[in-house]
Amino acid sequence: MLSTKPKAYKRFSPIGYAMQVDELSKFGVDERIIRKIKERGISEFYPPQAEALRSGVLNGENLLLAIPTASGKTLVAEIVMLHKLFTGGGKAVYLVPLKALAEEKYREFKTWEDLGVRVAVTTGDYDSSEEWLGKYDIIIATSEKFDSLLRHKSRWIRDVTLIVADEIHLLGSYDRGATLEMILSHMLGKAQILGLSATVGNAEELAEWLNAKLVVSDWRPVKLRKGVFAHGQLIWEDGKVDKFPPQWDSLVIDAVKKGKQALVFVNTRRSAEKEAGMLGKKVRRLLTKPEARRLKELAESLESNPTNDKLKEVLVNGAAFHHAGLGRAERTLIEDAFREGLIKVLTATPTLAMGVNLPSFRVIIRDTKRYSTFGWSDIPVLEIQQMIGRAGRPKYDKEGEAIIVAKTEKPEELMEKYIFGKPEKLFSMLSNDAAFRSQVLALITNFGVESFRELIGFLEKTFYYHQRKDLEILEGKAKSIVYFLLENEFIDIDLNDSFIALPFGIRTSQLYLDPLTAKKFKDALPQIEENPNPLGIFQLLASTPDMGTLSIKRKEQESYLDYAYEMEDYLYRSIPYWEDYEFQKFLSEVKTAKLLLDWINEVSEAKLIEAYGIDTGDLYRIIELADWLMYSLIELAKVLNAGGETIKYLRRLHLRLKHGVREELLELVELPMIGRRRARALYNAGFKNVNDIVKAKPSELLAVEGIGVKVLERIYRHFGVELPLLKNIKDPDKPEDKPKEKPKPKKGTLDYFLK
DNA sequence: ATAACGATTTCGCGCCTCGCGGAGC
DNA sequence: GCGCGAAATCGTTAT
Repeated sequence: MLSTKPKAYKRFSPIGYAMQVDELSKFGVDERIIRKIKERGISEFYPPQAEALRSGVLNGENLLLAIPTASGKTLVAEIVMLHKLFTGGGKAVYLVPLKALAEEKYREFKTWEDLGVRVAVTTGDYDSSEEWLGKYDIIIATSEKFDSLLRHKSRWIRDVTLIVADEIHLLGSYDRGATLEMILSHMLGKAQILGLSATVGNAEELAEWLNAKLVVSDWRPVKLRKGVFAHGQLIWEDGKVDKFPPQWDSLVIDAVKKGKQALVFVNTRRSAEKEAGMLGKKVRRLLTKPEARRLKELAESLESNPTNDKLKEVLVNGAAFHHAGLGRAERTLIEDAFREGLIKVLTATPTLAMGVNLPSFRVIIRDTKRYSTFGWSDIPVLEIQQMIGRAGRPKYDKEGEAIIVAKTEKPEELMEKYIFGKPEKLFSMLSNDAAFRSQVLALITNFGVESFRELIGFLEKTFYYHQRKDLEILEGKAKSIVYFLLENEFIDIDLNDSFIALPFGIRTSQLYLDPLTAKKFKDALPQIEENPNPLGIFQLLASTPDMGTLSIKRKEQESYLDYAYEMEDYLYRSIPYWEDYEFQKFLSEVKTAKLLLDWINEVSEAKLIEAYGIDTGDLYRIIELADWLMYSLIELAKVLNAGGETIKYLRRLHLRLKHGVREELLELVELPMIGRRRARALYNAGFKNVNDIVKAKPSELLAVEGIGVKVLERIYRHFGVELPLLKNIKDPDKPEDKPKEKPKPKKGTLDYFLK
């Protein structure tokens, strides 16, 4: 087969490797592409970029590019994609791990549309039929979305000639790595693969698996100084020492005094908020008048809710915090304001390091330990180095600084481990049973794998097998999962030992559900039919592995247990005993269920946040998840031949869950710009259905709380009527006034829920 | 002597995050 | 593994 051994360019000296953009023509790259790059003001490539472009990737060879963030991986990918499209046609797929990143890349790649290249983004947030995507040349997708598209056997998949896997090292992430690994296993040999990675311990091994050339470098466009701070001493990697006041916050003040910014990584949300408050107070007086004014404007533009109020308070001081409790709108607002230089200090949980590109002159790592499922552990070197990599803003700073704060740790050890140390090796996460289960199911139900032998044959293509080379373990694992699938009627087997995909299994896989979730749904279905009720259903949703669990506080336990007993008749399971290992989990499921129940009974956001001890972002996420699972439950119920009445009941409940309303508002809430709040206001003002609204005078509607001219305009447009200048309205009952398509608010914004 | 209240010490609790679906007359 | 708030203990003062 392919005999070319992958070659590693490990040590490379930048000197002599420079490459002019013009030289691309030597590789057959189209003039238009070259011109476009030069228009961006780029005339020469960075050394690692040159190295990558020379590696053979432009001739269609696979490449693994392991270089630091912001050293120009994206540009390489862009050139390779464009070149491929210009010479070979087909489609390029760009895989990202985060929705936010998908959007970021979309904005970047859109500039190529001048050359007639069509760019599309598809994530769970965007509706996107396969046909629609077929029209595009570059498709940006999250790994999960692409995996899902593969399972749906989208037509255009066979046109894909290039896969770019951004952040390919996430293949080693516990819960999501397997997805990426399987996508690559599917596409290996069918499309060219370009992997973009952070530096990892075993890049060679990964490249070997991908049959790819390997380019590794630690070259950066901005110089980077690394150091450790311990009690007033800032010890640089070269041994030099700077004196500071004893507290680490002096590093932040110092940066801001120099007219720069600081990014501080901490390990809890609470710390992020606390430190932002503390730092804000010290940084406030260094702001210029116009800055202070702009910040105030920004803060005022934020909607008021318990989480945002905390944010507003620090924002006016030129500080901010960034964590998953924030809504998405708030997060991007902060990111933009930091990029603009308006926010001087940003404190963040480690999420930020793997997310959008947000560089800062100085990066301070306050914590190197974190709480995870297995208790406390050191944050992996890989992750810390990603944080470190955020130091230095390419266009603004000559040099970036990354400083790890030592508290109880010995400074030398931190230095050794995180600054000079090698990042961890990547391990295949098909070893994670949950991931493996779902992938094996997909292979059988969606990818036409017909026998056990064939299954093993495919699995031999994975990184898992490449890495372990242990057929026995692989077969053992596969066997136990096949049994599970057989036992629960996801699949069947005929007399010749051929697999038969059953509808239940097929749908489960297409819905992208964990088979365990599907099993739970299936088992509970008879009880739902017998006694349909929101609480029971919500508890069921909350008990699935696909729904993250809400943490429960010690002090809350008793009251939720009482609640569970009170509601025992509504639940589809018995209440476990205190000694049961699942007791804790059960209570947190009850808590989640109760939250959802409150939500559909129109309890205000602020009250929910307060009562359940969560942030806005959490609320939003829980509801989104429940919404998705509810939909999946309905789909599976259909496959399992549930009664028509049950399906109808579930559908209404799904709508209520989606919008957070009681029954009576379901009609109103379908209108654009009308969410739970405005719908309630309208209803209480006597406008109880669409007809009432249509008949009402605009002035009457404007008198309702929360209904302004803009909203009204939008509603009238929905009916195909211009807002009459508060005079006469067209007869609304004419059917042609109703437009075909219902415009929806963009999912993923806060407005989606508050409308 | 002791209630009352403020200051200081001890105790135990809670801690990080991301993605997945998709219907029209 | 550690910060934080609550609870517990200690300390001071007023009556």
